[in-house]
Amino acid sequence: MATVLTTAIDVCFNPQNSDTKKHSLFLKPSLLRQSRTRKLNISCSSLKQPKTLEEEPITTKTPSLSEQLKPLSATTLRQEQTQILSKPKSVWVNPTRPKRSVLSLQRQKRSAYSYNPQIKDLRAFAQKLNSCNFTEKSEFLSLLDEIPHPPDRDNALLVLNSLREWQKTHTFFNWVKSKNLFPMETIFYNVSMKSLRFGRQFQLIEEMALEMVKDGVELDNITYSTIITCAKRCNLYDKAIEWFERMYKTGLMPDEVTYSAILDVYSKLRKVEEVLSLYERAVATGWKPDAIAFSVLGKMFGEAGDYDGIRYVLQEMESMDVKPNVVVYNTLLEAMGRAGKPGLARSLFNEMLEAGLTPNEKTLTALVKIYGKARWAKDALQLWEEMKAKKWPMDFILYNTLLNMCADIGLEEEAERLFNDMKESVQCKPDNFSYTAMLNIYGSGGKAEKAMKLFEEMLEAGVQVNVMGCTCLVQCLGKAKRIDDLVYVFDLSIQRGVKPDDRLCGCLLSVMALCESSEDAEKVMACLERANRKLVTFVNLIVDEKTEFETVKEEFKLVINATQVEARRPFCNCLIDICRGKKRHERAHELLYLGTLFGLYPGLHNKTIKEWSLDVRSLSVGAAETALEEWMRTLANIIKRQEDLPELFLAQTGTGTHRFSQGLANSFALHLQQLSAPFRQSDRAGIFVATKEDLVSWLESKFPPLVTSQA
DNA sequence: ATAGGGTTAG
Repeated sequence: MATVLTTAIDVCFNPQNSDTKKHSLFLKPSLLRQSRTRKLNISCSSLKQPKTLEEEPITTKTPSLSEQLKPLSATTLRQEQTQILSKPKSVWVNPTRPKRSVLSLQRQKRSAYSYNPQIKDLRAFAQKLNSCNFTEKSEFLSLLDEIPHPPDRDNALLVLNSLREWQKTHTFFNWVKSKNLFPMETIFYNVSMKSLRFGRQFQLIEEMALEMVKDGVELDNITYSTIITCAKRCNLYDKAIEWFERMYKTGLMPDEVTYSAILDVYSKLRKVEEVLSLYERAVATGWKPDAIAFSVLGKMFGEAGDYDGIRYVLQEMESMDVKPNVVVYNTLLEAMGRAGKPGLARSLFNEMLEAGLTPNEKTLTALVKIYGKARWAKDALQLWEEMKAKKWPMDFILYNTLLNMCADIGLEEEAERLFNDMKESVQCKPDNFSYTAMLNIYGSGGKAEKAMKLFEEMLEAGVQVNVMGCTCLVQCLGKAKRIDDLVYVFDLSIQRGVKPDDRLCGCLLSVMALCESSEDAEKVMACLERANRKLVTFVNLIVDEKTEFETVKEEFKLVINATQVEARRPFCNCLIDICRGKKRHERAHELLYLGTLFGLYPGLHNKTIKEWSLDVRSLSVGAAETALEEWMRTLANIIKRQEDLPELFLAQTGTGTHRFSQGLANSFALHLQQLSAPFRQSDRAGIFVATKEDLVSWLESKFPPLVTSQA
């Protein structure tokens, strides 16, 4: 039975079984300069599955590079932009007319802070304002009149700087301004805007900026960078760019702080080309970027999963002799993880240690996550030992990341130790995600008893159950055939506010496929009915022999279309398993056909001149068997039509790198044996091979050619 | 959080 236990849930919800190869979405930076003259499309949308089902695959159109560059080239950087787009760097430039600079190499100077003899009184006053409740503005205003010293320039500035909530800062600013004791200088606006930024009050910030323009108060680099970063934090990227361009128009040159803020804006917009163009322009006019600018670039390439870009950042830093700090290392480590380079992340981490830097919580979180996802148990454990030995800083997020890593790798005892550490700590008490990680570990390890105990503990502690925890438990209890417990957990979770999602439904569906008694199946069905009534209706429809194919096709389309993209294939896998369990083999074939038709199984068949292969790594046991049968039928027809076949045939089940998700290879092997198919285990695990000769003779015995067709 | 830019989970 153990082999059957690997259901669609294991197969499809564990990413290592699907093709997760990431493609570099970006050209090597060395190629960038040449390629800019061409129209480039650097969007990753073509790698995503379409959200809506159509029989024809959809290719999403994205704006071409020239279109993407238009807003910038048409406005701020008009003259310069066209030049950099068309001319390589080596072209001789007239030295009497050097390129116009895009940023000021001098940072904005700050006014010196002068000592205020009233500091004690004023601080105490500010504290009082901070602790008062700002529900009634009039109450706050009456408190302001109790200011111990007259609100002249220096006193007002000190109080303004000490206020926390943006409402209070804003009110205080207006109060001071209305007194007309002195003209409001730029610094008053800047301090207030910073506070408003904490409250993400972009609209108010913009109002203040326009007020400055109206009153003739100078906007400096600090003002602009505050406006830009506030817009950025409020996801108002258009506004950020608008104010950046406005700055140029008023004749003010950004310094490196404002400049790297705007680089980050373009980076968040995923406008990689613009970022690099701005970066190179600035460097060409003498800017030596600092660590923060490189961190922005590194993050951008990390988000694109672009390894070449990350390497480019490292090279640039080296050639400009800028030493990465901890934040830059953190960003680049994370980026390496996203680019799927755990080994390079490890080297980078070692380099960081050799440079004498001490990793912080974020460094370790990034690395633990990378090792966990890569299932590098040895490195993960070694890092953990090192963390403890060197007493590197730990925080709540790191604890939970370590727990998730244990779940990824299957380290039950270590997770239990960590979990107990958390319980005993003061700062890092387990939250619902810590519990969920533990449920995941017990669930995937088949420890139904421990999982149930933890669930009870969770309920007693009043920890919120989430949908993932519920899903882990349902899966575990389903495998253990503890259907009554499953129903209990499901009921309680719903009562506690869990909203079932498609993964949970897929999990219930896979348990249904496993149920041996119809009594159990009905219990699970009743749960599923509460989560997704239409799915249950569809199950009843497909197991009914009388249902016509066209009806199945229409309903399939509706059901799958209403399902989240990542749960579509698991649904289809489970539906096929259910049909096979009820001996509706033809229906299973129809479902596999429909799944293929709607793009749920890309890359199932692969052909080269030498070999044809069937890749069932992302299929459930039943779906894999159905796919094999379908393949054999197709090959038999090809033989009948006497068409060419390659020398070698290959079926790939994969082995599942997760120690909990094996079993497809075993059950597939068993199925081959039952069919007495001539596929043999190859030297490479999870691959079955047959020669043309063996396969043809076997197929001819299975599907003998019709006598009449020979006549 | 004491006038401006960059890094952490599910």
